[in-house]
Amino acid sequence: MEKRNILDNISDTSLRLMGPCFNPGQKSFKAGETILTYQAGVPDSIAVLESGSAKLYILTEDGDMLLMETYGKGDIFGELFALPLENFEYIVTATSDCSVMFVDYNHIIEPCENLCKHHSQLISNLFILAAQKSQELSLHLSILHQGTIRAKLLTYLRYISNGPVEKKKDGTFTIPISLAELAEYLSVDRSAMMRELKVMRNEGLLESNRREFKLLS
Amino acid sequence: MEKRNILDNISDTSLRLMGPCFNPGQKSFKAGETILTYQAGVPDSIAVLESGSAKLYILTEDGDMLLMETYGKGDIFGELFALPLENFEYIVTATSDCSVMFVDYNHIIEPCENLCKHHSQLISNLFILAAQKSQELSLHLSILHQGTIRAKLLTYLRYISNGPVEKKKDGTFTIPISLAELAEYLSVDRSAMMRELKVMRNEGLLESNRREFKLLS
DNA sequence: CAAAGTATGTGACAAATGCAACAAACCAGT
DNA sequence: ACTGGTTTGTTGCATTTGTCACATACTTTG
Repeated sequence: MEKRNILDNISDTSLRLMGPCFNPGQKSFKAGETILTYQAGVPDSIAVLESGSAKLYILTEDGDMLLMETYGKGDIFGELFALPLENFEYIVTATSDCSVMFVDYNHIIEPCENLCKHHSQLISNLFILAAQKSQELSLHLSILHQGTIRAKLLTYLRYISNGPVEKKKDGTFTIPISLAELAEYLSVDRSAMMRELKVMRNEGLLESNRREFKLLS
Repeated sequence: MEKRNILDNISDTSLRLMGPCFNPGQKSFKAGETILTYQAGVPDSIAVLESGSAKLYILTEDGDMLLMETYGKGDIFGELFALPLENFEYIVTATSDCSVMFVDYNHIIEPCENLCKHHSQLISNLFILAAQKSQELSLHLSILHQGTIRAKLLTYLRYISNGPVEKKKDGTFTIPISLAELAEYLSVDRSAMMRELKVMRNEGLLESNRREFKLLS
């Protein structure tokens, strides 16, 4: 499925007309800045990343920092999608300079007075974006449900190699994140992951060098 | 946040009028029957559980069966929210007799000709339902991200005890699933979980008997 | 009430994983 | 091409977890 953008099929003109309904705000952030934190409570706005990249981290009470999600252009985030747990802190941080659009939450769920075609198109786009987020979360869950590091790695690598990543003629492909980030994503210790990769290479399951992989089996 | 239903704020009359747009179909299933399976491809409909309960399982190539999601009244599911992985099979099974409403996908993402207020209300409701699904998935991910069985248990139990579950005066509460299902949800071995529970009882972190818990720390 | 089935609880042992500390390879800026 | 910083790769050891096999407690059904 093609990746959708929140403004698909909405002209600049209608966007200006819709302005008062959605009260969209725009804000820029430098790399490293905090875009928002989630507090238990009623969410008041939805954020859409227009450019740049960002990450959602959970801080547990023991001080552990867990990488939950990674955002790129077009992704949506906000408390509406996360249900913050008590005892935990949720922080969205800019990993590069980025621009974020905030859409007022109440104006989405409550019907608009001056009902317009593009208003409803925007909600429909939001629905697709929310569904895409579910897909990503569900993929991540499928991977974390795997019992062993090996199964997690294979599930991830097969997904990537079937996916949008460019692949050489011989089947070699490069994963889009660093190996340290991969370990975080799989929720395993990095050195344990490296060890398992080595065993898998020895068993002839795959070839790998840094971020380059080739599945053999 | 209150749990939303797909038909909130939509009268029966408008629902009948909207019929041709969404082409909603209704189907009943007996406990144990398969409601649908996900095939890699373009999803063509969204399912809404109107009554009863169902579960989404993944079958891996090794024959393992993983419980991914549990559905109750009002929950939505379908391939649109799951992104099926190759090598895996996705099966939604009725765990009790249930009734399912299927909504045509294309009519949701493409603007309706006879644009009506309730049509847009329905899409808005779908958006909220999708956001709720993200919340549940995100909660599950937060739990699976925890490194140890103990951390998973505490995160889950604290969430439940702060949540909608009824709680006795002394703080005792009963989890809504069996211990075997809990182990599946936490993605840990059941006996290992029982062992950890015993250690935690000995350390005075909690009291527990079967499905009854009381957090102490 | 008896029987059969399911859910919960326990323990010994092996295997997988996390932890810590470090080495080597790579990269970016001067 | 040197330097400092980051990423990748490696290993020994302690701990956690899964596996298996079984005991006990509840629940349902005839």
